[in-house]
Amino acid sequence: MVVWERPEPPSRPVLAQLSRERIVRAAIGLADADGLEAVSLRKIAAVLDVGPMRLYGYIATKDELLDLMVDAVYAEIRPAGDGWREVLRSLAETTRKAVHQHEWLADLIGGRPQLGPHALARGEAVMAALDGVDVDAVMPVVAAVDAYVIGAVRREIAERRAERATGMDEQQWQVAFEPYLQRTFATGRFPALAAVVRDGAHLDADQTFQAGLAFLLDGIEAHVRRHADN
Amino acid sequence: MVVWERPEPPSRPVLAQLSRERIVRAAIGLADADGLEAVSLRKIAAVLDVGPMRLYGYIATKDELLDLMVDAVYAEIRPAGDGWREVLRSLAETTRKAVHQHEWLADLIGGRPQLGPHALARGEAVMAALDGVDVDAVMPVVAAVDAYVIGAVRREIAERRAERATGMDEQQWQVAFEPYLQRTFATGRFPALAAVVRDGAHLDADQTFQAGLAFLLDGIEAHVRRHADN
DNA sequence: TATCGGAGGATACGGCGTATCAGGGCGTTC
DNA sequence: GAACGCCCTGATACGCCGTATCCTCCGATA
Repeated sequence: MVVWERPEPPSRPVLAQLSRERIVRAAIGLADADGLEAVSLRKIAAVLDVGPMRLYGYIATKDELLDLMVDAVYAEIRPAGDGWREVLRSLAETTRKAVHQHEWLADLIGGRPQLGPHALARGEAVMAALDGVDVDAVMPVVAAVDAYVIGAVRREIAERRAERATGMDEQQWQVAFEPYLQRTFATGRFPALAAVVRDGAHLDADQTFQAGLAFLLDGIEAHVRRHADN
Repeated sequence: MVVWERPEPPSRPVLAQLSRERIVRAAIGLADADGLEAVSLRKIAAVLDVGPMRLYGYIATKDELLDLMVDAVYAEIRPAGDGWREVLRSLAETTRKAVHQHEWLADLIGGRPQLGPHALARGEAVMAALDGVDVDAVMPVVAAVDAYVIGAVRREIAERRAERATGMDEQQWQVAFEPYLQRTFATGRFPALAAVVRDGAHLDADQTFQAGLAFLLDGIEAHVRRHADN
């Protein structure tokens, strides 16, 4: 269990006083630069020029630090615009943008309940912007949009990484991967799948995200309308 | 990059011959019992009564093993029923059921492109069942359903774990968590959020999942109809 | 100035993924 | 049937991780 509120240890007058915030910022810096697996308490401590065990005066556990990192990013996520549809659309879009800026977020998002101050503030902003909507509908609706966004950005980042991994190493992609799929399709075991891949439209990442989001919002719209009619 | 096809090392006549499959089954057993963080190559090797390094004759890396674990579970996921809506609904439902049976899957699903044989077979089954649908629409539609399911089950499992963690330790929940939220709401900083939590309907996990899925399928239905009209 | 408390850092422990290497059992070849 | 050589196998080891423990030293207090 995360302790969201933790009194800062009383400060002696030291330059560059350590703090939860500085620790979290350092961790985010490492994660942005080299991915989540580059985040270790030892490396964070080194960046802050401090012994590893110092950090335990500010955080209880590495998992807590990860929660704090996620919460820090939630500070960037706010809906904008007028009307419930635009609010939800912009909520989804800014979330996606935050994940693009912090790819490691794709590994963490949705993995734990988010109850930190910034996540709650995001929730408040969303609820405030949706105050016209039926109070019984708003929670499932927001949950649905959140769920879609979480899954969509995870898949998107997963694909991006795979492309990058093989792109950095064009050789590997050529020699290991493409032939595998071609061989697999050539076996004829997956005719319907092969047909869709061959004949279907290929949307890029933006279009795919927006198409799925549009489906969801259309469905929500039908529900909202139905309710407004009663 | 995962090597999905790997020739089994030629077998000497040994009882209980090692194999990728036995390794993956052992890993899944450990993960089912004690969670993903209980899966280590050393423990798997111990279960199989083998030295840790033996495993490297069958898998290249631990990440590859995790991919194989996920792919193995994909073997259980198949859509059923008639009509695109029922196909997609059952696809979502069986995926959710698989995650319930293997909670660790919530940590991995969507985290990497799934191109293993069972994932492809699932794709084939889905595409075959949707063969009436516009070939250009089917990929975005399936992607949207997958994204929703991934996000929804992650959130669901995350909540379940949090409840379990505090439930096992009723004390902690009482002394650490509930008061935090109450205090937080009592500050009045989140009035709209507090109002929704106070006044809104509270759906259980099943209802929440199905409500969100219904939104999405309704939106897809509108799209499919619109297209059929042209 | 003497005492005390607590913060800070060094050290250590157990576990991890995996590289390396020596040894030995087996199939192969003369 | 004997010698050879290869590869499978297990042992050992390395570097990293999260974090428990403990000791030291410093600053505040009496």
